[in-house]
Amino acid sequence: MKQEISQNIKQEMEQKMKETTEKKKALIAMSGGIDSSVAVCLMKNAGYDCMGITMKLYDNQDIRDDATKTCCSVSDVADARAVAQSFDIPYYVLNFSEDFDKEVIQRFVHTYMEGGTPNPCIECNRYMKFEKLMHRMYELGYDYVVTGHYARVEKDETTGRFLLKKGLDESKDQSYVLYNLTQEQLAHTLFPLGNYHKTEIRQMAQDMHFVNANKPDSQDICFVPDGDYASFIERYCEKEFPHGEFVNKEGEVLGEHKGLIRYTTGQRKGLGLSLKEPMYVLKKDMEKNRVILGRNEDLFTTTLEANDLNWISIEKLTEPMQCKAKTRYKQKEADALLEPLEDGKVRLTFYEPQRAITAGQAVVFYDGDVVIGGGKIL
RNA sequence: UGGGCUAUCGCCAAGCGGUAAGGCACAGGACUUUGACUCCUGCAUUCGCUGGUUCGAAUCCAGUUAGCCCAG
Repeated sequence: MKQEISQNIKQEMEQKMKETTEKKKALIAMSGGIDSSVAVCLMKNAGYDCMGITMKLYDNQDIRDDATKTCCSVSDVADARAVAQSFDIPYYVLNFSEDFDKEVIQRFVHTYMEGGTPNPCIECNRYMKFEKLMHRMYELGYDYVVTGHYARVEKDETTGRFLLKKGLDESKDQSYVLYNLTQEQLAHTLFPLGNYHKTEIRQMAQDMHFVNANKPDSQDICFVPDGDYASFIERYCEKEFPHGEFVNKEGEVLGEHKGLIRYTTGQRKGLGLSLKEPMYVLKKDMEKNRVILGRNEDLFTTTLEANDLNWISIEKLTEPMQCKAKTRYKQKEADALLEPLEDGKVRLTFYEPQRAITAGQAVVFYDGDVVIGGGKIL
């Protein structure tokens, strides 16, 4: 039974991959997890000349070998290497820790210091996997960067543009964290998992007896070992952020906060306040070093502005258009009106109020399965 | 110093003689390639203290302590 399924999957996959196969050399970014491991299998079976790469992104190799979290720990490298060996492809660990510090960690810290809430995974994709690693791909004479993301790349024959589309498995779709991909990057990117469901991928990993077949796919911020990102920032900056006041909308002081970086819009837990009802972070007042609290219903708003935009399905936004959009990774898209503003900015107006639209996070615009583009929420 | 009121988990708060609701906070887990949100689980053998009445008291009585409010 399992073998039949596996057989069907393989045939299906080979067919799908051959449709887009023109060039042959694929550089596969292997994290040591299930997804990128199966990606190797898919690429190999599709006839590509493959090489596996694990990007070493930060030091402290020993902080993450508990196997419960995933991303470049010692055991992850071992797993990736084992998988690469089993497919008889070359495998290397490349040290990108300096670039990672500059492109991802510093941006992460900086955004928090400005009062925003960053999404480091998006920056990591943008600057590391599809910039630094892709440069390396060119240097090595390879044609594609391949990752285990659940997303699809297609070429729109009518416009000639490469499209980024949602993964077929909507529950695992990762197009949101890839909205920064440029046309050139998309032209050299393959996402072999895009046409599969997670359950199929997991099954394939088990059928092939990958050492990591049963790894959980959960992951927090990979460079913050204990999940305490605020302490990480304080250690990184070698400074502490001053405590200040919690106030309500009327300005009444409700208590003392432990430094602005520890809070984000919509947050409920960790305030340490016992009030009559649950209170949520409405916004942060950087000048007064205050956190304004309110009720959940106060968090719903309809408009946002964004900058630092990247357009995928269109050249650029010149006039208002209808779209669907989401303001965080795990969220269903909602109908909205997208309008261009001065300075390359954009305004988005939702028809239904959205909860806790947060500065620093990404907003991504969709037309059905297709990513129109995205930007950073101001 | 008289008179009155109140004392229940870190905070708020049900309970009114039948064997300690709930909310907030907190902890752990689930979810998750971000932060959050959400969900699940846990969280007072004990009701300021001491006696008494009752088969049985946080609930009634007495005393005691503390805080609050009026009088002075």
